[in-house]
Amino acid sequence: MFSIGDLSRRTGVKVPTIRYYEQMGLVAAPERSEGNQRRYSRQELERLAFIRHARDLGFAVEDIRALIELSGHPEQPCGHADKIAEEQLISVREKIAQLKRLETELERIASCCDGKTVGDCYVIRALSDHALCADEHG
Amino acid sequence: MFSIGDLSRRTGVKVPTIRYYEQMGLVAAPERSEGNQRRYSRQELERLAFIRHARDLGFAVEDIRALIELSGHPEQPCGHADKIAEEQLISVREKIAQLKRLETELERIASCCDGKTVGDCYVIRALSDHALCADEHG
DNA sequence: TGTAATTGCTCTAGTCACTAGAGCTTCAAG
DNA sequence: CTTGAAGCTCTAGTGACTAGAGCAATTACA
Repeated sequence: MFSIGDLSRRTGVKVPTIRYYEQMGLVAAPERSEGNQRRYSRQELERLAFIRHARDLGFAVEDIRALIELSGHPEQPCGHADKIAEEQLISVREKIAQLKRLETELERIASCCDGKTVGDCYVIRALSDHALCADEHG
Repeated sequence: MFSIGDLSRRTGVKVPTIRYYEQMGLVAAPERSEGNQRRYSRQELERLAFIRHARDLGFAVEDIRALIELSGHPEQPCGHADKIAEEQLISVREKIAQLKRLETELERIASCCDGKTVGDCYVIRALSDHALCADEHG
């Protein structure tokens, strides 16, 4: 039996976050000690590790809920799980592409400033005038 | 004089967001018509375009507040503006690096699944068992 | 000038995924 | 048996908006 602090140390999920997940129904409410403290089994530890892992990979809580639901039905076809993972991959790739555009623009902005005062600072001018941008972003 | 809707169309910032920026003190409260509707000048249009542009580039509202403050003092040295832009660039690069690690992991997870049912779905197994990961992420 | 559609107003509450704090109780070590 | 860490519940705050209710003002057209 693990206390909530044990669980936290073993999974890297903070204590208040574990309680939050319980409230959200991502993890089931565990047994309690006589003094009303949460006592977790190994199964619950594993579920929390699963959640932690999926969150690290950027899955939304709703996605995780669906994945947990699926994992409870091992006889079903796994197309849905695949789909969730692929959508997550697509969304990660989109974010990377977007951030790369920002990186380019910020490089231009931050490197070009050779002014001494705010009056001729390229950072400020570039932000004031979208026309100075090399190409579209955002 | 522009209505809030004009401003929204010209800058691409949604109407409730403009009001929110006013509440946050990013844009000053503008004049009002006799019927209490907001009426903006060209200067306010330009400030909002500045804000929009900086938000597109991922600057936090607090950064933008600082940049606006700086742009009101054109005689000051621009080192601070440079610093804000460079920190933003660093943060964007960190996010890109992190997302690339996730991309790699998700590619492995999503492509390896050749199981037919959830029971042997690689997506689910990979999430259940962090040891299956190629390297650390998150 | 009348009227209807659009746009505007304020205010409150919701989003997401937590995080922080108050004020209390229980547990484990020495 | 005491002390200090860890636990409990509850409420509220974060960032950057977004949605909706219930009104008032403006604008376009007949």
